[in-house]
Formats: sequence, C-alpha cells, structure tokens
Amino acid sequence: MSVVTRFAPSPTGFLHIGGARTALFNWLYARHCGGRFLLRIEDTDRARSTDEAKAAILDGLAWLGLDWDGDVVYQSERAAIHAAAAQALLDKGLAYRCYASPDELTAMREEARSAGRARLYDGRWRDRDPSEAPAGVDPVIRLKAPLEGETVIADAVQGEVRVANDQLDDMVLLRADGSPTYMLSVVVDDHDMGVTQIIRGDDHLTNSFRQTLLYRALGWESPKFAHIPLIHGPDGAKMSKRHGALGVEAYRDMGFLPEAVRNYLLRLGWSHGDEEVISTEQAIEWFDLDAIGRSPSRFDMAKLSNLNGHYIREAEDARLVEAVAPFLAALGVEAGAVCRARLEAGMAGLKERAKTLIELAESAAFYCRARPLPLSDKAASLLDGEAPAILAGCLGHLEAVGDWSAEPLEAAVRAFAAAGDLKLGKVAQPLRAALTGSNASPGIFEVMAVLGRDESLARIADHAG
RNA sequence: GACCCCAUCGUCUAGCCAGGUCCAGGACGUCACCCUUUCAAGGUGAAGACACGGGUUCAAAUCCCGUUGGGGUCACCA
Repeated sequence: MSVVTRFAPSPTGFLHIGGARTALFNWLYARHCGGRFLLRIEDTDRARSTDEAKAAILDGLAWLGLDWDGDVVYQSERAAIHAAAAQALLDKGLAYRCYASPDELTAMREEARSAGRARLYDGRWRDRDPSEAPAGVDPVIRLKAPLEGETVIADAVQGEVRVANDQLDDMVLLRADGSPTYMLSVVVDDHDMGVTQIIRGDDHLTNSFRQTLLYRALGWESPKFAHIPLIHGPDGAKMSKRHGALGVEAYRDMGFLPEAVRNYLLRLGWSHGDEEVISTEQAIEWFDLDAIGRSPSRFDMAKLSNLNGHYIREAEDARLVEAVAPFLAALGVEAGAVCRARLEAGMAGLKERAKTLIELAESAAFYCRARPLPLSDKAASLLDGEAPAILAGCLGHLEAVGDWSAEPLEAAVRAFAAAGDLKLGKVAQPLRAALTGSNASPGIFEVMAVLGRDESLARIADHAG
C-alpha cells in the first residue's frame, strides 16, 4: 500500500518551528516512500481561525519548499460528513446522547480530580433511556467507549504504548450545536483522505488512544502513528516567543535560508550517523521513522546560524544578490545596477563572512553607498594620526597601477609599504577604513578591484591628507 | 493530582533494539594555536557526558527494577 502522510495545522497562528518540523518529517517520509503528502487545514474552530494565519502557514510551507499533493482540504467544509459518522455510530448503538449540563460536568470533573480518578465524565447518560431527556436541552453525542481492557498503539517512534481503558472517558463527538469535535473530525478526515501514516507532535500521543477507539467503533483500520518529541526552548522549558517559537517567516526575516532551516530542523530529533550537512535530496533518500529520537530537543540558534553560514557560502552569488536586496533596503541602501554589479563581483568575498543575510547586507552595504562613506568608530580611529599621510603616499602608487585588479594592486601597496618601511597592516587598515568605512571587510585588494579605479581612488582621496 | 512519554559532553546527537571492538565517536558552542592586511572561513589541538541507586551477567552506556529530574495529556480547543 502506498504511503500517505498529511500535515494538519489549525490556522490560529503562524507556522511555528515545531509545526514546520512536523511538516518536514511528513513531507520527507512521503517523498522517501514515493507516497503522497497531503495538507489539511483544521479550521473547525471558527472563532480562532483566521485567513491571515492560513496564508502564513501556506507561505511558510512554500518558503520551506514543502509542496503538498492534491488540493488543500478544509476541515470546516466537511462538517456534514463528520456529523454523519457520528449519526452512524448513534444508529449502531456505539454512541449516545448526553444531556449533562455544563454545571454538572464541572462538578463531575472536580469530584473526579479530587478523588484521583482519570475518568472525568462518569457516563451518566450512557445507558439512560432517551425518554428521560430533559426538555429543551440540546444533547451532545458521546462515544460509548469500552469500560475495560486496554488500548495499545504501536508507535513508530515511541514503541508500544498502552493505556487502560478505564482512563478514557466517553468523549464528545458532536457538540450540542451539532458541530463535530476535533477528535471526530481528525479520524474521519484521515480515513477519508487515505492517510496511512500519521506523523505529529508528541503532544498528540494521548489523543491517539481516543482516536484508536473511534477507528474501532467506526470499523476502520487505524493508520500507523509516529509521535515525534517536541522542540523545547534553550532552557528546556516550553518554547516561548523569546527563543524560537516564532513563525518560519520570522526566520526568513532574520536572514536564514530555507535550506538551512530545513537542515537544522531535520537534525533536531533525527539523525543519520554522524551526518550534519544534509541536502534535501540526501534527506529524502535517508529519511526514515526508526531514526527519529525519542527525547525532546532544545532549540539552538547558534547551530542554526552555523548551518546558515554554511549554506550562504554554498549559495550561488547571483541568488545571494537577489536575496540580500531586501535586507539592504532595510538598511536604507537601494540596490541599483552599479550596486548589483559590485555585489555580484564581490559576493565571493562577502559570503564567506556572513552567518545571516542581515550580516551579509551589513557587510555588503559599503559597495553600494555613495561617498562620503559613513565611518564606524573603529574605522574613524584607523584614519587618525599619520593615516592621512600614508594614504596620500599610497595614492600615488595606486594611481600608477595599470591593470586594476587584485594582484597588481597588492603588489603596488606592498611595494609602497616596503619603501616606507611600513608593515603592511599600517597601510592596509587605513585603506580598509577609507574604502569600506569599517575595520572589517573582505580583502582590500579584492575590494578595490570590485569598486573599480575611479571609485577606489576617490574614496581613498577622501581621507588622504 | 491521575495517566503517558523521555533521560549520553552546555546544545544537537552516534552507540542501546541483536551486552564485550566505548577509560564513549561526530557536530555546534567555548578556549588555545596556526594561517593572515582586518573580520570571517579554513586547519590543528584542548576542556567537556553515559542522572542516581540496585540488580542480571565473566562483562552493562547498552537488559531489568526503583528513585530523581524533565516533558506531555487530562474541554461541547485543536
């Protein structure tokens, strides 16, 4: 049987990092198996679902490069089908109407809690005759769950997990207003969509027992489960917005490349020996459920950054010029034609030094700024003292260079330094400050070559005295 | 509180299922050195872990039990 996986987010917020990993694992597993990866939007909570959130999720998946098969399924559109399933259960005597009031439920729950019982609903309408129904009360429909025995799920990650059925009470299938609950909707949808393998967060593990009961009542074969451990914040506690529980678009805005995020997320909870840098093609070939770890992991921005630096260095220069443009714009630098040409020429030296596109933009901006260049504090101090005189002297040597490329330029500056008995750094650092406005940059001979003769000489002259 | 899950360097992890080849390997981070016109990148090296306690065994990071710690779930939310 062909594998079918799905990602089923509820559109109540952005695609956060944990959801992104869940989607990635589902996508990888489907691609690995040559199966299908489906997308279902669980928008049955009308009050909390928004179109913005839905768009954010779709955008996030697209940015990560996770494409789904077929049309997006909207759970809200299937309410009638869900209700029909509940009705079928009712007809077969596998579900029943419950007229308990909210107050009764609260009281029951409190009593069960204080008595240390797990079953919160006591099943008071389970075997009651319908004729006893109070007038004017719309009932909910509950599943008639088994009272004894145990429910076992064979989880691909967690192994065999079992729970006694007396821990599970009769869950609500249909609300008083006739709308289906999550538990019913998920089971019916997964079944109808032909899902064979559910891969989702560990927080759903206990739901699986109830869902298994539902599958059984409906007479359907249960899909396989794989509950992946959750991602925690750096402090081991739940992810908060301060450290990682952001939407994937936040990572995009922080200057991370999608392949870096993908690679990082992949290695969080999954491994293939000592492999660290894994291409998506390789991941599809290697990915399997049995290599998913069982323990939760912590989100580590430093490792993501390191990986991002790797992928930036590996990226095509032209792509980076495109990608860095919005970040330059955020710095108030417009990437015009001259700028782009310089960036492309200088990208090899630039990308070595950046861990994010923001850093790349910051270090690339000098190529695009017009004179006079803004100077950092450190650059300003490099231009103090005897620096103007040195620059003035160097300028003469530079003007004589015919072939304006890195090697002859280096030769000229070295010759100038040697003639004046100066260490190379004595000349190079002021040059760097004058050319880039900074004390840190790509090699200055490369910078001069990229900037071109006129611009380079002008920038140096600005500070020569 | 009840139920369920988890437990190797600071972090991600390999090893565990099929005990010996592990005084535990890799990566990130940290530190040092090298390279060097700066900053990176790169290279070399260092510090750094089997949560604890019992058992089983000739032998345990690996199997079993307990403890402790962490996490998850307990809605007419999803």
